[in-house]
This record gives sequence, structure tokens and C-alpha cells, in this order.
Amino acid sequence: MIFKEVPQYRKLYEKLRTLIEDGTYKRGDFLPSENELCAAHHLTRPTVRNALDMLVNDGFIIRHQGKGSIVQGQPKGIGILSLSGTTSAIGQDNLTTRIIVKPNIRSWEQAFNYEITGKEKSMGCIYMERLRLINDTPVFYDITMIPNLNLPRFTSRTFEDRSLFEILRKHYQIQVKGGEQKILAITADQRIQEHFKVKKNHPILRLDRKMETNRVGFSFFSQIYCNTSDYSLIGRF
Amino acid sequence: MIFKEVPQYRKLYEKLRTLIEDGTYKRGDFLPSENELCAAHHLTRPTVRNALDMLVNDGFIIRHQGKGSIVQGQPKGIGILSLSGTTSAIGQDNLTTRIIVKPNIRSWEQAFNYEITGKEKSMGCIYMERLRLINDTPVFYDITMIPNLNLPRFTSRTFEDRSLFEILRKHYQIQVKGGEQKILAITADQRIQEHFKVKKNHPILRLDRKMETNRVGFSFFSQIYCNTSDYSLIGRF
DNA sequence: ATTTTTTACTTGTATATACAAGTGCAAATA
DNA sequence: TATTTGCACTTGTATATACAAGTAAAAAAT
Repeated sequence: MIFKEVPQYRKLYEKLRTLIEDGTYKRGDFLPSENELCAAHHLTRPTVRNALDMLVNDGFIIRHQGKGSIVQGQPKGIGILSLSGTTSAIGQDNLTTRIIVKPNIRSWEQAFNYEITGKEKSMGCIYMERLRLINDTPVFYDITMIPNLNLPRFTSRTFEDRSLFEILRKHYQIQVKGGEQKILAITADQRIQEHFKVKKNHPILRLDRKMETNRVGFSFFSQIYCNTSDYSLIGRF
Repeated sequence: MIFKEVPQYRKLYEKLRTLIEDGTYKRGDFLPSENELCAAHHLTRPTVRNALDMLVNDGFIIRHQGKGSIVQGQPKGIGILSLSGTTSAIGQDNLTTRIIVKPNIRSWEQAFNYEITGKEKSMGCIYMERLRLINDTPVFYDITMIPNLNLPRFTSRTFEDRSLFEILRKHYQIQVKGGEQKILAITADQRIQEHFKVKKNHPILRLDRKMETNRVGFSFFSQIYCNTSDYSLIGRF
């Protein structure tokens, strides 16, 4: 297995992103100037600017010529949920994750309503089911299917604390660049009734999502059931 | 009036973007290599790469190390529905609009779940209700509330053929730049049951949306009910 | 005291250069 | 013939440098 060195600008991007996400830099704060970042991390300005460009594209900061880089706080998500998935959309404090079906490799014919390629089919997929609870109330139930190609130690990672998106980005340099989603309202079937502890005919939001990544040809899929009686999905667009 | 010089990388971006949008470069085609673009436009590679980076961020191209820049075609919309609203999301052919409550000016205290400013409250709002049918089947029911500030002849315009977004853009130079939305699944109340001709407990998708525009301080609001039993909402992100 | 100018910062644009690394094909080799 | 090697291309990363232009506050002039 070849471990490609993580480039400097990407390391700096991760550092700064983490500092914004954990609140070290709050909305309205200024990041250190580009020259200060150069000196602090022993980089040149084009490299530093490369990292800052990524933060701008993600919506974490905006820059003003002559003034500096101003932290915007949490970015606009892509699509209905935040780019970081439900974890950062809700806030990690009172959100817990219960693994219903641990990540395992299995064969697949299709991913929900989405077609998969012959290559993806032959390799099988990593399958997992998770239940997300907010203040001990089940809110999300999601099924995830990821093509089983070259993700070492993936099935042994823990998906309880961190979001899937974060693990893919930090450990495998896979970024979700966009995708497609179908959204519909359904009534809870028996399995969902049990997980959400709701009665028959309870309305449930369902999302079928295809996530496209920066690795060409690498997409993964999730189906999310959401009980919106207490929490509605909020997203910026 | 000061005309700031348009930078080189932006000019190149516009040129290439136009060539993609008008079909000169089609999906799957390769753009000229970076060195070729350098020679053709008398620029250096970092400048050319800056332009290509913008195309990547917009989703027009993807790049592959060792291969080249591959055209992806048209980029993605914003939000759950296309930027142009339901009309362009579905296709105008078999979609008809029925005005349930004609645009009228009335007072308002709030817009669905969104707060409004004192200025907006004092001016009142333009209110309208519309039912959208696909192949004569009611699918969308939406309520729109627009602050009543300086939109001459707005209430007398027809909203049956064209979408609200298009009218705002063409006649009032107002573009929707983004916004916020809440999405939830509910069961149809009596009014919705009648409009959609569905029985009790039928699951319905509801969206509360706040649209922010290029005019600072000008936002408008809509609440959309959607019967997803035949048509699910599809969106790219 | 008020206004203008200078100064010292900030980010924005652009060039020139170098090497790393992925891709695909032609040429050399077994 | 089949395989390997080398080469010529591609994009990716990084440095070093220079000047333009916006911002804000200090310094100088009125």
C-alpha cells in the first residue's frame, strides 16, 4: 500500500478548519495574516493561500483585501445536510450514534434506487446501518453502502464518534464534492416504527443520496430515514 | 465610476466557461493542457491553474493527474430544488400552475417559522398561494410571502406561466443567492387533503424556505407542501 | 481642530522556476 | 510474442519574488 504524502497546504487546511470547528476561531474573528501563517508553519505565501482558498470554497472564511481573513463559522452545507453529515449539522454534544449493523463487506446489486457499475458490483460493498439519537431520542436511521475498493482498515474504524465524511476526508483524502438526492415523505414501516418508537402512519422523511467524491468513479450511497416531529432538517443552500 | 481591471485568470475562466456552456467543449472532452493554455493566452501556469481551479469549483471540469482536464458539462444548482424553482426542476411541459390566492398585500407578523425585521413588518407583504400540477395531478402547494418594498406592478403580474424567480430576476434585477430551509415530513391536514385529494394520514413533505437575494436586506419566504407519492424531489448538490 | 499625507500593514495578481507523480505509448528487452 | 523499460506527456506541489491595491491608523500639514 502506497501512502501518498499529505501535501502541506492540505495539512494547514485541516489545522485551520479544526480550529474553526472547535471554536478556537469564532465567527467574526480574524485568522492570522498570510505572512504570519507563512512564518508559523514555515511555508510560502502561495502554499498558505492555497489552504485559505480551500477554506473560502468551503465557506469557513471570507477574505477582504487590505483587512484579512474573517471567520464565517460553520459553512453552508451542500445539499440538504451539511457537508460534514448529520454530526456537524446538529452539533456533537447531545448526539449519539448507535451502530445497528457493523461495517461488513457484502455483495450488492444496486444501491437503493441508484445504478452501480459492473466494477462496483464485482467488488462488493461495505454496508452499515446506524441509528442517531439526539438527547436519547432516535431521529436518524441511515443505511450506508460504500464500494469496497482500497480503503484499508475501514471496517475496523469506529463510526460512533466521528462522522463518515470526516473519516473519509482525513484518513483517505476522499472529499465529497457533490451528488444527487431524492427526498420523499413516507409512513413508517414496521422496522422504522420499532427504531423510532412511533406508531403506524407516522410521517417519516426519507433521503436517498448518491455522494460523488474527488476520486473519479468513486461514489457511495446512503439512505436516511428521519423522524422530523421534534427536529426538522435545516440546511443552507 | 471605477472600472477595476478584470484579472487574467478570470478572463480565461470566462472564456473557457463560455466554451463549455455553448457546447464547444462537450461532456467527456478534454480541455487543452495547461501548457497549451499558457502558450495560447500568453500566461504562466499558476495563472492558468487559477482559472481551471475556478472551473473545478463550479463543477464544470474535473482534473486528472497525468491525463488532463475533463469537461463535466453543466454545473449543479443550489439547494434542494433548482435555483429556478420547481418550474425548471420538473420541466415546464406537463406542469401547470393554479392560483389559489391571487397576489395581495396584507400585514404579517412572521413568515412561517422565520423572524422578520421591523421594517419588513411595517411595510406588509405580498401574499399568494399556488397549486402546481404535474399531468393534472396536484403535487406542490406553496405559499409565498414577499416584503412589500418597491416592486411596482408586482401584484398584477401573472405567475402561472413563469416562475417567481424568473420574474424577480428579469423585471426587478433580484437574484436569489442562497437561503435557508427547514424540511420535515407531516401528515396532510384537512386543507392539504382537499388540495391533493388524499386521505387522512397521507405523508406530505413540507419545506419552509427563506430566500436571500443580491439586494442586501431583501429576503422572501415560501412554504411548500409536496405530495411525494408519485414524484420524489430530486436535486443535485 | 480638521484635513491631508504618509506609512505600514493586509490580500490580490502574476511571473519564473523546479521537481514530484500519474498516464500512456513507443522502444527495448526477455 | 509477451513483458519490461524508458520517455514524453499530463497535472500536483512548492518555493521565491515582485508589484498592485485596499485598509486603517499614525503623522504631517493646513
